[in-house]
Amino acid sequence: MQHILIVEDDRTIAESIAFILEQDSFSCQWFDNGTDALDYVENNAVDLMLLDVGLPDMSGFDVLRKLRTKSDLPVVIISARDDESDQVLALEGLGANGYITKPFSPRLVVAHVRSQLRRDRTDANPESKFSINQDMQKILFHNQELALTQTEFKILSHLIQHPNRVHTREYLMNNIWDKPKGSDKKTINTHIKSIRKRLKEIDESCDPQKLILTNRGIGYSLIE
Amino acid sequence: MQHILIVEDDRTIAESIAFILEQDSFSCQWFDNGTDALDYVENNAVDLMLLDVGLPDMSGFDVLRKLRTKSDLPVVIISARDDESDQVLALEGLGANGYITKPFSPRLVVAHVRSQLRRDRTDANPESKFSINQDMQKILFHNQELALTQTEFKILSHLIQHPNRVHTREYLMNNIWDKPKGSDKKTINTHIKSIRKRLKEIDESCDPQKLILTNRGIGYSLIE
DNA sequence: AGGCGATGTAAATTAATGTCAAATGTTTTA
DNA sequence: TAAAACATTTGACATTAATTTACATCGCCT
Repeated sequence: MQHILIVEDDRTIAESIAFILEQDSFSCQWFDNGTDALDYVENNAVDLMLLDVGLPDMSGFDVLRKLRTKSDLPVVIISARDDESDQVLALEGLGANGYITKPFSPRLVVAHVRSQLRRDRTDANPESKFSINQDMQKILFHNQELALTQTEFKILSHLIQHPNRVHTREYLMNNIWDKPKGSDKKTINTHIKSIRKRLKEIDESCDPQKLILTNRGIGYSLIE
Repeated sequence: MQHILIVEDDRTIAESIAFILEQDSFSCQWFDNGTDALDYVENNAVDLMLLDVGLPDMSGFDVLRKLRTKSDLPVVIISARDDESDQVLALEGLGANGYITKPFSPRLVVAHVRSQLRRDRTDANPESKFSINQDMQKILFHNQELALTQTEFKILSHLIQHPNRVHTREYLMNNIWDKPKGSDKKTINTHIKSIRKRLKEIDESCDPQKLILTNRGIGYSLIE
């Protein structure tokens, strides 16, 4: 679970942000001043800071400046002033990662937070047992790397990206990898079989036939 | 030098963005439609995309959606509508990294670009076994100097600067050194082989095939 | 039971990569 | 300028891996 630090002197705003973030399964810590927040960051694991510009003890910009002397923690600035030069200063000069102007809906805050934290993502769907690393052309299953061949990768990632629906053999063979038309439809069986085998290698207890379902007479589908 | 892709159908806007980015020593490439832009991204070294929402052939959101099936390239959306729900959709739903609403000053664009690219800097990675001295065109491996040729240097430093990601042969040959298109793809094998040999010369005990990984059917990647 | 698909195994085919050496291109040096 | 030294590219061949095909058998569904 990722931990968000909210630095905001308006209690109402802080609470509404915290509320919606917690609904989105982040954990939050709130400070109403910069000094305490900087202190906290020093000694605690924080994943992102939401930082109001107008604080009682020091400006949010000063907090950011101080923070940046020691840390690259992602910081999203919250400002009451919709002033472009402030934004330029924050993003370019001080090293902020995002900028939101009041008034804003809590959902926008979540969007910014997610956007900043995405790099550490285990791709999109948290329920899924799978995550795809496009950079490395690798698929993780239960966070373990699957040793897949090219074709296996293409098939499985297609199934993952379009789960819960049936893909005909014909479709897979024509669209997923370039096969001369009219080839043996059973080729795909072999690939599916070997994908299933590799799933089993990683999770002995899983039932690969229930993860990748055979839709008799039609094709295959991946179940989430 | 970092390379920015501008996808914007208004020539005036595109040019003013390009102008100021180039002043800030970025290089730019401009497309006025999504299709060409997506095509370009496939085979060229791009560090960030500035993406207008209103394009002639497809919406910027659709471009982003397509892009995200294959790439984690940072994308900053440029929108004429200051609509919060659009922004939420882009940032959270589609995986945009930043959002600018028109009208904006060119400086704000630069600020967003810099803000997004700041974290990409791989220079001082303390974990890395490698360090690059661009001025001297030298690469240290375990603090020992690698005797590399020009081409080897270009390839290896690119791999070091973008570790843990697969680089296709096509990509390397088009972007890392100037090769007439359609050259023999095997040329790169030879260079990789000789880079691996030189790594081995310095650290007899290392396994160069595990440092520079062959991703069969795709290309090569350097593992950190 | 009969048909369809799954599974297992193996062999044949095709493709990608590694390796080496020769050919070509480029720069340095005498 | 010619020779030498080095860098790069190319092609041939070996090696390895991936893909396809084939065939035998098993099991499930109607």
